[in-house]
Amino acid sequence: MGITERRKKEKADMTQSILDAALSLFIEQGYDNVSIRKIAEKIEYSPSTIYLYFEDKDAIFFELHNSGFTELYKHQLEVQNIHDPKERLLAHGRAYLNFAFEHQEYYDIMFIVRSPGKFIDKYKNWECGDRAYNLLIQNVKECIEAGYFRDQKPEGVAFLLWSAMHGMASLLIRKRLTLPISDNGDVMDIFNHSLQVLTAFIK
Amino acid sequence: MGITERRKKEKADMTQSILDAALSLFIEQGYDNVSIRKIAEKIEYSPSTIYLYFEDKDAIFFELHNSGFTELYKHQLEVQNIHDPKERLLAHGRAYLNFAFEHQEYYDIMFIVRSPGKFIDKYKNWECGDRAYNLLIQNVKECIEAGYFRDQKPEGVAFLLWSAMHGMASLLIRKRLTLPISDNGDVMDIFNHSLQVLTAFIK
Amino acid sequence: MGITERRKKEKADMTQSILDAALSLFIEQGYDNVSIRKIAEKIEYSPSTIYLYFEDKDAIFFELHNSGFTELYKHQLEVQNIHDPKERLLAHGRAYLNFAFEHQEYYDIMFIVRSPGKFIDKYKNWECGDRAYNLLIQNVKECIEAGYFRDQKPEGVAFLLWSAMHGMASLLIRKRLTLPISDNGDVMDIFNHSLQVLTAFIK
Amino acid sequence: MGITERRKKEKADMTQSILDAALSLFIEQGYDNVSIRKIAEKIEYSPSTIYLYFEDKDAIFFELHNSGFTELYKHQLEVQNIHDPKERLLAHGRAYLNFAFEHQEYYDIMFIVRSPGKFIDKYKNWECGDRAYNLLIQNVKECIEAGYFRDQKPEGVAFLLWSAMHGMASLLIRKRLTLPISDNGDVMDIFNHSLQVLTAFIK
DNA sequence: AATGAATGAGAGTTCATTCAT
DNA sequence: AATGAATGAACTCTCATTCAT
Repeated sequence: MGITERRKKEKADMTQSILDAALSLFIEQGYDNVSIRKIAEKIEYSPSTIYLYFEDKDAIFFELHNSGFTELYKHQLEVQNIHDPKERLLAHGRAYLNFAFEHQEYYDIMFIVRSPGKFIDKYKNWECGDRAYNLLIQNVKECIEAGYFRDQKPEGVAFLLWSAMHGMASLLIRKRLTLPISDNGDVMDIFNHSLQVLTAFIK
Repeated sequence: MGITERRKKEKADMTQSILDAALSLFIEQGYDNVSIRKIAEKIEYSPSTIYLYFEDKDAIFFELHNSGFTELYKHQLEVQNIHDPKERLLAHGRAYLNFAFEHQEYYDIMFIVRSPGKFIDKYKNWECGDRAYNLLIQNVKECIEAGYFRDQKPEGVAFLLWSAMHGMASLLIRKRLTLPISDNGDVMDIFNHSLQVLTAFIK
Repeated sequence: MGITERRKKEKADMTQSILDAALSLFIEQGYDNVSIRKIAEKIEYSPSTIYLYFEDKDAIFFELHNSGFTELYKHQLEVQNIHDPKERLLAHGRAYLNFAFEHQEYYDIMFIVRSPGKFIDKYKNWECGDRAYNLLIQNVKECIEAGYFRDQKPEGVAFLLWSAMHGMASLLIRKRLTLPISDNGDVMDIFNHSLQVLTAFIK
Repeated sequence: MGITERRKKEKADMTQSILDAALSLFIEQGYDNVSIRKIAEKIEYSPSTIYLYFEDKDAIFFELHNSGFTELYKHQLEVQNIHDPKERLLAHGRAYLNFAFEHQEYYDIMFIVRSPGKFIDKYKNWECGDRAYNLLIQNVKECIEAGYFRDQKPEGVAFLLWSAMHGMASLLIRKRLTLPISDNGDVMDIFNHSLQVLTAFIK
């Protein structure tokens, strides 16, 4: 490995460790309560060092945002090889919930955090979001072709399904699940149960 | 009206005007960006005065939280006199979405904002939340008794329905609706459409 | 003295002591090198306290700017009762130089410091500046009426005279006088000599 | 051209391009707001590279200071061949103002910027300044010999004239000309008018 | 009941500079 | 010759909160 290559790797490593630190702090304390200083402290570097790797705090947010979508897409792709469209759609939902559960910090940033002003424009041209959403629509379409959701338009169904999944995920992440579940209930059990209820609906 | 009584009223008035100011600032700038100072400025009192009425910032949050639930419950009661259980359930959902849409600031605080640590315990004994949620469960139960949701348990169905409604509301409030709707789409139209899709499911 | 009155006085005292501290630091270190922190340190208060009295750093600048003009105007008025217009004009010049010499810190802020961006607009409606400048123009006018500066317009003469005075003052304040004067030369001697040279010109 | 020679040239080129970048930034943003970083960015080198060519920020200032004087001297020499001493003196003034107008960044550094502490000593042995100033004195002398400025000492007259020119230049550069000129006035017109007024004085 | 005064802590950010490579 | 990495110090400014009056 040449010098240039090693340098590159070191740079990437550092960048990653900043992102990791930021991510873990975000989930602990919430986006607004995480400061550059705290991130720096966590990785045991000076605050100014952070600025060698990221332009500002929002840039860190943005990077995590994108990584999150990449990760989510991976989860989604994993179930795309299921043949039966209804089964696939359900697995799709389960994968989504799994992602939200396992990567609550990402999910929070991607879908819940009040995003920094300059981002709202970016959402209008939101490629990584589109990609994920289109996959859902495609799966719904194939269900419709297979006879499910009779007389429905795929977009309407997709939105309702997404809303339901997102609703569960965000109730979990923002700690509003106390109501429907007992203290010791396993969250993923609840989610899976909901998916079963949903299955019963799909005809 | 005696002196004591008037004092009480004045106290209540002030408390309310603080809450009003806080609420309107929350919706403008987001919970984390609202400071005691800004609230004080809005009502044209000094910051220290706020502390005569509320222990700290979190106490304001808590109070608003409760008012929000009271308000939501009102919205919910308005549709309880509908006779047909399915119709009532749908109206219930529409009322929920309406509340979220019209009182985004309350909804945010009630269901989305990362609540201050010391609150999480309070959720365990969450009377005003229970009351609202039980109403939903009750409505689902009556649907089941009327033959809908065959073989389902009311809790499971209720949770799924709530999730779906909450999902829509929170995507709206945290500005993640760019994806499924066009720029000029009227939000309540989207929501209503989703309710129709949902209706088709209920058999 | 009532409570309100005392409060008012205390507030004014504090405001003044901040201005004094700022002023003395400006002359020592230059506007750009003076920080809110340093001002606070000088008066032995915390930096945040400064913000109770001034909106921001520029507000301090602005206040000093205005005080400077008030002070200058006083110096100018003191010679207005001289009867002979030529004598009065010369005394006017001397008063200006005196002010610049005795209040170098004010003069710097008023006429030399690169002013904060938001001020440049204010210069367009620069009342205190106008007042001082109009006095000069008026004095020149009366000289012209008395037969001096034959065939000249007062504005042109006034500008040239002001430039000459300002040139001396700013060479002094920005320490560029090494050239024409020996180390031990008294600055005001130089200035007075220049005024004499000028007198010889005026016919 | 040998290797050593080329190296030398490269070194000089780099030095010059740093100075050029610094100069253009100074005029845009003011001396105090220009950082080594910004200079480095402008020439697309790393900040540390600057330190290979200049000891510190002040050294850059010093170098520019000197280049400025060289440039000014050139402007001054251009009018030295004028025969009539009064004409020559006026042309000298016009050349000075022209230089100030066309090279505001140089002029600022040379005569206005609060010079870094360690420089003040250097002014005591200020060769390039002397050279320029002596030229002025010489021109005044010849005017006196030709019968102008009767009974005046050349040093006194020279200083007054310099002050007047410097006054105009620095009012322009530090944006204090709003007072005597209208928004659309051409600055050099004002300056020329002042020179004409001055001419009328010289007898 | 209301507040003016005060502050310590902390926010994001920029800077000149050093040093090993 | 050039630079990437790093940092400590400093910047302006905002905050929640306390306390004497």
